[in-house]
Amino acid sequence: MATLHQVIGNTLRQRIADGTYPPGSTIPSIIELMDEFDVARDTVRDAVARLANEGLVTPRRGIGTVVRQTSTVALAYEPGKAAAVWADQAQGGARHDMVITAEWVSPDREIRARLELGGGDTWRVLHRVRHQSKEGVVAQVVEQWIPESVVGVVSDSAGVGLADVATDAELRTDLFTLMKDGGEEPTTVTERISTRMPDPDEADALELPPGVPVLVTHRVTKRADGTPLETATMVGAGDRMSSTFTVPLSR
Amino acid sequence: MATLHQVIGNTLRQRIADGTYPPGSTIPSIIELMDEFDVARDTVRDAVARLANEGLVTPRRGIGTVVRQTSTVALAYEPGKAAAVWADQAQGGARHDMVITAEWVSPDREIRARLELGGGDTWRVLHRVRHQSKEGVVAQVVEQWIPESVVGVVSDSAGVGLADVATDAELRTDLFTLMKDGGEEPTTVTERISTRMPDPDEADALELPPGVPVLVTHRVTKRADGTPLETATMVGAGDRMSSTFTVPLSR
DNA sequence: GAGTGGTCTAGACCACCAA
DNA sequence: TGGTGGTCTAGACCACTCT
Repeated sequence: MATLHQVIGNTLRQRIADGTYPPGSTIPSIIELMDEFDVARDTVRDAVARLANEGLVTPRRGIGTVVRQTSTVALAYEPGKAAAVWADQAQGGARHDMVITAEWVSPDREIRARLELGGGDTWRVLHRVRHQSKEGVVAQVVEQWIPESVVGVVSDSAGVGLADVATDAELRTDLFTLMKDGGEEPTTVTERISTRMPDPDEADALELPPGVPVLVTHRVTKRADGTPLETATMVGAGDRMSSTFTVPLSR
Repeated sequence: MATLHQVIGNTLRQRIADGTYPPGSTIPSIIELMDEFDVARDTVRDAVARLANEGLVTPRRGIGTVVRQTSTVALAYEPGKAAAVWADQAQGGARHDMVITAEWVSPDREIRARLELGGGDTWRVLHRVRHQSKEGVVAQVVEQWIPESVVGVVSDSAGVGLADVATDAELRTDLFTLMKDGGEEPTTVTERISTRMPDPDEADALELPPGVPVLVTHRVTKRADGTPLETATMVGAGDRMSSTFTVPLSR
């Protein structure tokens, strides 16, 4: 309890916690808080900025500073399931998977390493960017890289051309099945999950208010012999996403 | 490119990205930036505050504003492994697991639900708080709840008293083995991972600089018949932690 | 002591929103 | 139109770190 804006911030945080300012409501305006605590405008703004950075409130011009309410969407992995499933906490809500871009690229060092491609050759991989939405709001941005050979198998199996594979959003959910039918059955998925604050581009794409971190997931899907079939980097809105894993411990 | 502090912030972000200000170095002082961009002090501070909230820099009084360098510790789950293992990215580094508190408590609604304990009875569970450290820095705070019956089994199996079970930090890594020996073999672990900004207490405990989120993991360990053996809530420093899961897809 | 970032003020103007 | 938060200024004092 040292500085003024810390005292003000802690007081407001307490009031949010005890329900004095319930979720969805607005806290008192800057001017009202200036009067209550007898401080200058920027001191109040510092205090409110702290709360915004903690994700507790979202200041809105012309409206007021709104107490945030969260509802998360859970993504679940379980052994034996073909792929990750949207495990809705609440009931329903329209999901949508939209392909933003799809193009053939030369993978950079990082992607080559994940796909275990040799450095000398000139590999081509299909690079797709997708937006996964829930109730009209983008919850996760997925960047996916698939080696040319795997795309060929899927393409043959599905009876569609490469262009379709590249741009068909629905193909995504069935991709693992298509791989299996083509003889490239995926057997393990490894995901590394970390978190950080979004850069401005990500905050824009995910419509993140200040103070909301992103969940970053790096995925590699492999065949039984250890051959990587695809890799993906997923950036999800921290206030709208969670990932669940169930791992067997039997030996 | 609208407001002044955004322009300044973007310029500094670009310079950090292109190596003009390498990790560990300091960016120019507030006064130097005031001169360069011909703005007032608080405008520079707003710009720097944005970068700090993104986790790119850490302002230090008397030192300057330091460009952050990250090194993460990975925690990995794999099928068949007895428990999560510290999967060091870099080599070595002393790990430490310290019990902060251990006491018998009446579980609240949330914990009872996770452990699937009936609401009517008066259950007692062992509540332990531990700090997991790497190289002297706390990376994760673990709160763990174990039903009395399970503690009894472990206690008998290990040949130590309840008090020892409660306070022995080393017991943690072997807990799953002890459970197995006692006939309470854990067979599955389910973890739900999410992220958010830390509250002040967490930021203090984890020594988090501003702009670093936390990884929050909710774990439930179950026996083959579905009986929960323990549950835990883990709060890890977002700039020092990641979790890796490998899940088999075979059917 | 000199330089750093941290806090705070009093006042001004702007952008946005609802009634 | 009036109220909201957003930006910006010029200046002051404080707390901390290094030399």
